[in-house]
Amino acid sequence: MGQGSSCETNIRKNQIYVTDCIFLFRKSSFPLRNSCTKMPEDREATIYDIAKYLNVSAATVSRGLKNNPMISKNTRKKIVEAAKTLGYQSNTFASSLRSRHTHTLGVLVPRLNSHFMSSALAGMENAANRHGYNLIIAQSLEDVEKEKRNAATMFNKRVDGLLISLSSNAQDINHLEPFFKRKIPVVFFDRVFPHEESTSVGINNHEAAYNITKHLIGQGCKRIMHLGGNLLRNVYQERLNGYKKALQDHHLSFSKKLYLSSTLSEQAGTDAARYILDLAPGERPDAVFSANDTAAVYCMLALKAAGLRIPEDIAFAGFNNDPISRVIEPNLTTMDYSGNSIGDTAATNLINHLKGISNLYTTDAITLRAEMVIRASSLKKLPE
Amino acid sequence: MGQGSSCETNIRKNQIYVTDCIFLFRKSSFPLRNSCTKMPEDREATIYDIAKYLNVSAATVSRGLKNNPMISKNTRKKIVEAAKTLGYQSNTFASSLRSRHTHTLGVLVPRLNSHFMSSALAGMENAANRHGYNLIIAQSLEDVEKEKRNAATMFNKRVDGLLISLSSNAQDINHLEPFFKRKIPVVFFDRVFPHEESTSVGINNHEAAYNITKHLIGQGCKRIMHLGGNLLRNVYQERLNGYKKALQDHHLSFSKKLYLSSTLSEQAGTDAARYILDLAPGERPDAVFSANDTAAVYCMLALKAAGLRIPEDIAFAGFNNDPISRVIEPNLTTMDYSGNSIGDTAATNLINHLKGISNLYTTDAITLRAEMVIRASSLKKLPE
DNA sequence: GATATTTACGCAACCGATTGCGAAAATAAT
DNA sequence: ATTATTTTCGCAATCGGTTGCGTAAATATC
Repeated sequence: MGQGSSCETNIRKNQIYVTDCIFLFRKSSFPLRNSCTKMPEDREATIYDIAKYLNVSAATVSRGLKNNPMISKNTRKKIVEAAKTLGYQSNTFASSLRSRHTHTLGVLVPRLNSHFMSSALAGMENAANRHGYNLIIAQSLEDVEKEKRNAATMFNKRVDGLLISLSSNAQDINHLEPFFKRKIPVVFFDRVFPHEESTSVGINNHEAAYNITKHLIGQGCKRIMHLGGNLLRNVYQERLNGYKKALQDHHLSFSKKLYLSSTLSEQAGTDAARYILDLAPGERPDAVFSANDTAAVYCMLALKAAGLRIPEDIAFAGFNNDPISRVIEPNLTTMDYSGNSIGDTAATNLINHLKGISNLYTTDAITLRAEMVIRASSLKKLPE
Repeated sequence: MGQGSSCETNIRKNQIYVTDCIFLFRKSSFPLRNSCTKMPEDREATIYDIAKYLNVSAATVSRGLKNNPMISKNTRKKIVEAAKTLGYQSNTFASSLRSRHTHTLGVLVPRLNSHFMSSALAGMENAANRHGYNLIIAQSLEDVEKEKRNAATMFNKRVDGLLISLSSNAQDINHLEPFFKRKIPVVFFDRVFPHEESTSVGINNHEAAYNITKHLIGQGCKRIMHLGGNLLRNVYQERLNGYKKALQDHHLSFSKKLYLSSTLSEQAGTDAARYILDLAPGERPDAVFSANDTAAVYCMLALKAAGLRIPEDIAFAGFNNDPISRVIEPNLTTMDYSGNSIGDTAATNLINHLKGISNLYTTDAITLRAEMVIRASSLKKLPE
């Protein structure tokens, strides 16, 4: 309120112009800007109000509010107090417009509603909140085109930095070029992409997959199947590689028959079970290492329904430590890594870079710890 | 770039002021504003660039870009083309500062990482995206104080509207007063709060709980326990009431011994199992209706471990249709309602209100459909 | 006490888009 | 051809905070 445009704020769309509320206009800028004629309750307090209240300049108020040393301790205190009594709230647009940063981070994820991702978001939100930053979140739904549009929106909204986990079918990151050109820092998390001007936060997928495969081998499994995801994404490529390497190191050969690539959805898990059951008995795997828990669990459910015993007939290991891994019976051996930490780390590093505390451009990748959680689904031998 | 402040953009924090880059300053406003001296690649195109490019005024460009009928079809087309060739992107701050709306919705949730909530967010994100709106998301972690701070931040960021699901221990909604005062529409979803100036989106919890309890009774259960949540939240209060009403209507009496209030966490589920096992055999419930799936599932797991059979010894029903309800064995009977739809509906209605298409102030509540999903955990009798 | 520094603050030009109003140009009416 | 309308557009003032630079006041130095 306090100026004309408010008369039609909510109906401004589509050429509806209301012009009969001139009585509200501020006739000239300066005189009226400082003479808050009426309805002081109806307009947000500005630094000009504070300035007038204290008989100082708006510049002083602006500086005082952000602890600029140019302002004496005394006036600074008075300004802060006045701001409080007047209920002053900084207008972020004006600030962003002039200062060119928004204290907002863009977050681009494939989907919001997975346990890992929502944990990562929670971690980011926490870190951002801690440092006075906000998050704008969008999901690509595993669709590159939507990812591109979202990236454009983020860029357009002038986010100070971008946190992104790629959609499964993104071939390249050309859609992030505008960010690189403008030197807007980009941090990849989980599903990363090598790029010399941005940083990645994730885990050592190769090692994790290697260890989990090795664990299965250690349990006496000889024919270990792998359920993998889209190899365009590093996480799935590396897990496959780690799996292969473990086989190789233990003199087991990789067989195409024992590798399925899918979306790792519930349906994919069920389909994998069907595939296994359709194999000749001698060709069936004696273990399955799935690149996520969802596929593993739904595969287990279907195999159990078909009468197979887990882990006696077929051992299982997943990835993610999703809540369902602790509900399925037997509980699923899996790889635990905290979405929360990944989100927190990614956001914190990004913010520190923005604040000038650290320099991300010299950091290529941050690898967080992942821990194998051994549960009954893979325990054919009793642990000593 | 193109003006002095950029020299210290990333290190502006904490009194670091760099002053030796005067060569970049724009000496006077108008002459230089239109004479893009150098590095045209380094500065975002503005309406002034387009104006100069076409020899029209910035005002005309501004109007042309938003299809103001005041501008002739011809110039309008030229403006749009020029905008495209110059790679123009509207500066949302300048726009928001002047026009006083942000095309941004604030979303305040208790936690991001639950299945229901992340689905709701996904639904909102979709709806918002569809209408050119963005989401700023924050979580209260079930802490009123954080909820208050977040609300203040949202308000401060001048969101056009607020979508909120209350933290479990919020006693009132005084912290939303600033929104009401400024006529910023607030939509509650799931965990709602009665308020004459805002709308609620959710399901009929009373009816749902009534039906699910009635279903258990229909299965022959006589001693039905209820695991409930914090009664400050309508969802839990209503579920309790629906449960009680169903008991009453079927001549079963409510017993305090068969009602536990908790956070409905995994631990709470396990604790409930302990509680049940500690009851004298004659006092044990023959069914449990939990206000969420998590508590139900962890209670089931513990009871199964103790040797109880489900549903023979004790039937189970949950609420939410969380993924874990389809993994637990036997599968959990539950109440299915789409977080996605709730999010979508809440956001869509809010946006329609903002656009003037509908008026939310006349809408008190929007109730979405919820559907009972009967699974093995409650089936003591064979369905006909 | 006079001059050199330092400190503290104000002026005014920004940032880029929006918009009320006046006015020129194009078209219609007389 | 002249006047009345309608179209189309430009001027300039915002929105509110930020910031380079100039300067008065306070303090220090000689």
